[in-house]
Amino acid sequence: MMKRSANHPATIHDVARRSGVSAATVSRVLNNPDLVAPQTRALVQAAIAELNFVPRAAAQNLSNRRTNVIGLLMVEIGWDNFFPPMLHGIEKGCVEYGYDLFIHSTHLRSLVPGGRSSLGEHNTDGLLVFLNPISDAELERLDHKSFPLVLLHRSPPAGLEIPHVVFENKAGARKMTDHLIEVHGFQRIAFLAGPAGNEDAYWRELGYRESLAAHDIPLDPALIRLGGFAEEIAEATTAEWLNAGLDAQAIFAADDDSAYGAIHALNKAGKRIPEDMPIVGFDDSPVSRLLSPPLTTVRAPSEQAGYKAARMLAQRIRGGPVETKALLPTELVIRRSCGCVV
Amino acid sequence: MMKRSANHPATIHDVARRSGVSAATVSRVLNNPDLVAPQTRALVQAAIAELNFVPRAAAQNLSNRRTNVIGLLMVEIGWDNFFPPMLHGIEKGCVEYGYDLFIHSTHLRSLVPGGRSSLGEHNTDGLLVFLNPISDAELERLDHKSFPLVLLHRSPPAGLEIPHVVFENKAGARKMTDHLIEVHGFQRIAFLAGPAGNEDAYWRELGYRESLAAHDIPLDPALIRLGGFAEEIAEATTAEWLNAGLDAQAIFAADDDSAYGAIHALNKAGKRIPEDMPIVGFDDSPVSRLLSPPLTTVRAPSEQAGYKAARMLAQRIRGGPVETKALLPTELVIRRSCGCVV
DNA sequence: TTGAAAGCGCTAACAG
DNA sequence: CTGTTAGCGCTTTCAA
Repeated sequence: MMKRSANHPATIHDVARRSGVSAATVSRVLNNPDLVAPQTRALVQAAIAELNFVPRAAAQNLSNRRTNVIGLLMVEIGWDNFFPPMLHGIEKGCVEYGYDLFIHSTHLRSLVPGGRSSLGEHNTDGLLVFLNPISDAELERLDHKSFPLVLLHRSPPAGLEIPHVVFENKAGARKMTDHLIEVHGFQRIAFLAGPAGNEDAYWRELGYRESLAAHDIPLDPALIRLGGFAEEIAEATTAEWLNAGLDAQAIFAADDDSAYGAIHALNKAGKRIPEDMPIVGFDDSPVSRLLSPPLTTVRAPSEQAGYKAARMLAQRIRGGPVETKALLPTELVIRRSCGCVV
Repeated sequence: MMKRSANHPATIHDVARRSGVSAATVSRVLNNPDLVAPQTRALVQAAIAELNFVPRAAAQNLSNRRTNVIGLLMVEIGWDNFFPPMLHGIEKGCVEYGYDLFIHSTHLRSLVPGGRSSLGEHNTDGLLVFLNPISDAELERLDHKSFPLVLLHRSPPAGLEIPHVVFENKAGARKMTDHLIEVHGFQRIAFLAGPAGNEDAYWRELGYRESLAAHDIPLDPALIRLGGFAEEIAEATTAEWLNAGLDAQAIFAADDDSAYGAIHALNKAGKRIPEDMPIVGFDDSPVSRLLSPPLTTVRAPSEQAGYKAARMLAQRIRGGPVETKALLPTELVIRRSCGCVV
């Protein structure tokens, strides 16, 4: 009877036996080839190739006490258009630093009581936390053990100094509102707000409010309603608004996805953009330039955010110094949906 | 001197000591709680909670010889709009079967000589292969070891019987072309083809060709050019076409992303859609319905594809019987960009 | 119902 | 330059 069932993948010992050396030597040609005599090395490498040997990650992790994995914890992966660029950036950063990416979105799956998820200290070297899928308590617990963490699109709970990357949301929204007021002379600007509790949403609305205040335009609460960063929600809200006889000169959607929903509602109601109702968004999702008319919006560098977050995390894992906060600039992108002719 | 630096996460032995039992017993309350006396169990559970103990995945993997991880191997994560729905479906399937998702896209990172990637038998229980990021030889090697594999959007190399999920591409393209010919009476239909070597692209073009043939319309090679399933490529191609005086009554883009590129080129050239040039796509990406005019396209159930693939893989891993091929139906979605009034 | 002991596959001193 | 040895943290017989 053979020692191993034929189908079991080769181990380092199989390689060692095959090449007549010890397991330690095989390990060396894997991790420190120069410590091994060229001829031995060649022998071992041949055996590795013949046996199709790949070191079991679990065994290496166990021995090394690291996993070479970066975990991404995020809310449900939806159809949001800012998601692919962000993920692309994260992937890029991980690859650059030699980490694999472990993704876990919290939809459906129940977190364990402590608000803990399936990604954590037990299977990754560090976590990227997107928005707020885990509890502050869990964040705090991890941070206190100095487990490497980087937050995306949110700042840390009070008292913690977790590195994070966020957009210049307020400045972006302010610039956009200024544009609507100063260039187009609008006074009544409807605002499709993002979801409650979302930081991006909070700061964008603040930028809008500040601009109004700066121009001595009284805030009309009737002009602020929920867009929810979601097409469907924004579409429903806009339709209701229209039915109720919305009295506004323009709509500022807090993100492009909600702008799409509003556009759809406007189209259905037979309103032309921008003649009957100018509309602008925030994010500059890839498709926004394709709409007719192309959407005026604020560019938020999602890919860069992902990339930067991954880099920061990788550096933290390696013990290097890491900036504690990255504020990525936003930029006005004037196209035709606001009424500009470009 | 303490045995462990205070910061090291608790191990099963710490829990055992704390609750005055053996490690084996702790392991039992983790995996087979009923084998442990209720009181002991309670004791252990308390210790687990106090110590914030979570079993190290690597150690479990090593001991169990499985990882509870499903790997997704894909080409570069881009801005393609079909990607989020597909990933959403995959996530859903993984969650349902209790697997974590490991993602690896092959852009940038060099595969090792054998065409092997960082995801494989050594760190996952099975692989979802999207398109063709790894070599046929590697696919064959894995399949021969009966390592669980499921292919997405491609069929297996000749001779292998790897389960796969694909769209009814040919039928979809055929239906669309039929529509253009029969309902709109078009004879000269330009086709923006997908990338060479891509199976979706191949079958879609075949559907187009078959429809022409069925209607006795001679194929004009000048009417087929590369759209590459990519906005930029399609935009450039369409612009060139227009410059060269494209003589067509409509454009059929092999996917929605390339339709977007064509639309952009058309817009720039001052052509109205559909009056001056009707255009249709394939996929029904989420934004297609938002364009003005909304894009007529073929709906390909991307989320379902991802979900189904994940399920099939999970079932294969568990040793259950698995269908060898899932052919997902496609469906005509008539909107206004083809000239229909809906 | 519980504990002791061996083993999963790899790495890292320490000798030689 | 290479082999021996002792873990890494968990699971799983086998006995008691």
